[in-house]
Amino acid sequence: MKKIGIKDVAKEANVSISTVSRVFRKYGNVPKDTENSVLEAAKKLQYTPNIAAQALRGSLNNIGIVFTRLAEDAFINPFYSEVLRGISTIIKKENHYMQIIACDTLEEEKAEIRTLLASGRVDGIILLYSRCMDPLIYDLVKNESNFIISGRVESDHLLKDKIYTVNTDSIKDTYDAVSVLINKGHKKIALINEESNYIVNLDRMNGYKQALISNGIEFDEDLIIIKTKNNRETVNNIKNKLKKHPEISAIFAKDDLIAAYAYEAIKEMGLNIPQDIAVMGHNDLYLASLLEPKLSTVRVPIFELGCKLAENLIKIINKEEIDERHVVLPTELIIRESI
Amino acid sequence: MKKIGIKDVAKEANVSISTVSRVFRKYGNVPKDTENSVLEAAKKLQYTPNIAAQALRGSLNNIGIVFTRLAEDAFINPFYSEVLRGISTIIKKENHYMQIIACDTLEEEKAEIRTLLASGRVDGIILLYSRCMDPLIYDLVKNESNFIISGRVESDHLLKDKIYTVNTDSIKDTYDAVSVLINKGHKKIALINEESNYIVNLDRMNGYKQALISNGIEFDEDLIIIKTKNNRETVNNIKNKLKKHPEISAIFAKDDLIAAYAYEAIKEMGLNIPQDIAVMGHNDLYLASLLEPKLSTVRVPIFELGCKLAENLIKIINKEEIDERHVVLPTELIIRESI
DNA sequence: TTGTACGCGTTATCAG
DNA sequence: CTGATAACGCGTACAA
Repeated sequence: MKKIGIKDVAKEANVSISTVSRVFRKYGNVPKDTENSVLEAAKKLQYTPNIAAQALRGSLNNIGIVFTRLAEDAFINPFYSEVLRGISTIIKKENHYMQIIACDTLEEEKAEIRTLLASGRVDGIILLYSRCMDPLIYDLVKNESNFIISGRVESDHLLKDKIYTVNTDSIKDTYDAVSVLINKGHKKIALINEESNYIVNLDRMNGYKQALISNGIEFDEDLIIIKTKNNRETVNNIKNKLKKHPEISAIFAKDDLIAAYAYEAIKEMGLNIPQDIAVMGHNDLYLASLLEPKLSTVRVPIFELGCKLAENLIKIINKEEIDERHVVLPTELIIRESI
Repeated sequence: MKKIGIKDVAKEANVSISTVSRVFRKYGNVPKDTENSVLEAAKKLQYTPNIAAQALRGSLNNIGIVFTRLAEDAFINPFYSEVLRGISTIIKKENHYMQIIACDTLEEEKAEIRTLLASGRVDGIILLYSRCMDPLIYDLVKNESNFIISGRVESDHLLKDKIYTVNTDSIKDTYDAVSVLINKGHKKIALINEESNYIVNLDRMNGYKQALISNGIEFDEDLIIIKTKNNRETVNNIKNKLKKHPEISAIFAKDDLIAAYAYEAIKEMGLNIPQDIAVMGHNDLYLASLLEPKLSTVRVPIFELGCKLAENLIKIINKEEIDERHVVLPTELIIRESI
């Protein structure tokens, strides 16, 4: 099946290629009847403009979504599915397309993104995470690339006023969540966190600490549990910590998925939630209300997060004005049965 | 920042553009030293070939992943995250890229896919579902499009020998799973299924029925529960069914996510799993072992499914030989605590 | 081994 | 209102 081009349509409709182009560009400077005959010819030949040729003069209208994928568990967290859904909603409305980017190493990621942007495969990038002092950011800013970050950069980051972010206030949210536990009378509260090279995790830690301190509770380094790649290992680590510190009466998990591991550990030890140990999560994944007992957590508007990211990135690409460089989305404390 | 093209590199390296092109095409017919000076010039100028121009002569090397997204819950099931991970793994190895496609209506989907393919934005399509008598299939075959289906088409589908699929044997797997329940002495087994216009759901139903019949148990239409969009409604429907048929002692859910709703319903009724009601799921999402009690289920090699889909689609695109038109992946029965 | 020149399918400019 | 024609950046016959 030979490829149908603008020329074929022009010939079929007895007009020049410019006229065909004009019709498709919808400039409105073509008489109704010529337009109709062109449209008719196009339909008859099943003509679809070649995207590569269009892109040669303009752009592919592609935006890249970058997943962290160091190791294996990138896509697993339903969080990402939900952001994706938000992004997708906006992207489509704006006639753009989504390209998924998932790399195995930081080096590869940096190179890949550079190439993707430089080659014109994508017009902009959504980073679905924010690492501490990420060299990638400097690279992107230096190359004047279009990008936006889900999360935030360090408060004193030198490039802070050159980049765009969408985030929730993780410090405050964690502060509030832990405060709820404290107000319920809990004094020994463990924190299950993830690798500290992600800003969001620092923020969770920070909020946790501040909640303790402002309530006159001493911060104890030994009450921190760091999730490892191996889920079984994580569960065991939690169990060991609980055994070592039987005075722990509550756990704050930085993510609902992690809270689920806490559930597993607690149950395996024959303890009860919330009687023996209260658990609080973060994000309000659909998982939260499926757990037994239902998990108390912080609801993050994940879908809206995705929408805003896409919305602003497209504005950046189009060089439109953006009111807020750093958008902070509202959250909500969801109290269920686990505390 | 002006865009660097092949011309600039040629000038910088004092060669012609064809030489530059040859170097990048790696034809090996360029002397080492000229090659080096070209590479050097390219690096100095930070040259990256323009993808649109390349695509104009070749292809964008993009493949499209089609999610069903009728309504809202497309991305939610972790199943999709996992397939995506598999696909992504292969795609990258083969120097291809992933484009996400999610449409709201069937009509839109058909049009979108047609355009995507015709415009050259994607070279091929992975359909992450298989609908009954899907007109889309006919369209794709007629247009000689490159595509592959996750799932299968009807056994007597006229185009069966013209399309490619990767699947697990849902009928047999369900048959086996339900048989396990029957062997445990269960006589009244409910089935929670989804819309019947997806082949996979018909297969689950079919396997369920066959298991009953071959064990001398009468099939009772009224023991079928169909999941609705509204999760709360689904939970309530399950509860109502259990109330109406107190003799139900086991439930087979077509998906672990759905099994989770069954858990919710059962617990809300004050019943115990598996003492009062045994539950069996399907897919072995990570969720399965997080549920309490741990869910028995059928393990589907979701990651491998994604790999195979990508692998074969790329072969189709490259017009390479494919040994099996319809790949069936092995599964495994996972017995945990819920039965 | 290297360079010139053309074509890929569009869009935009400019002249009519 | 319409049609030639020149880009866009790259790959490749063909010529040298």
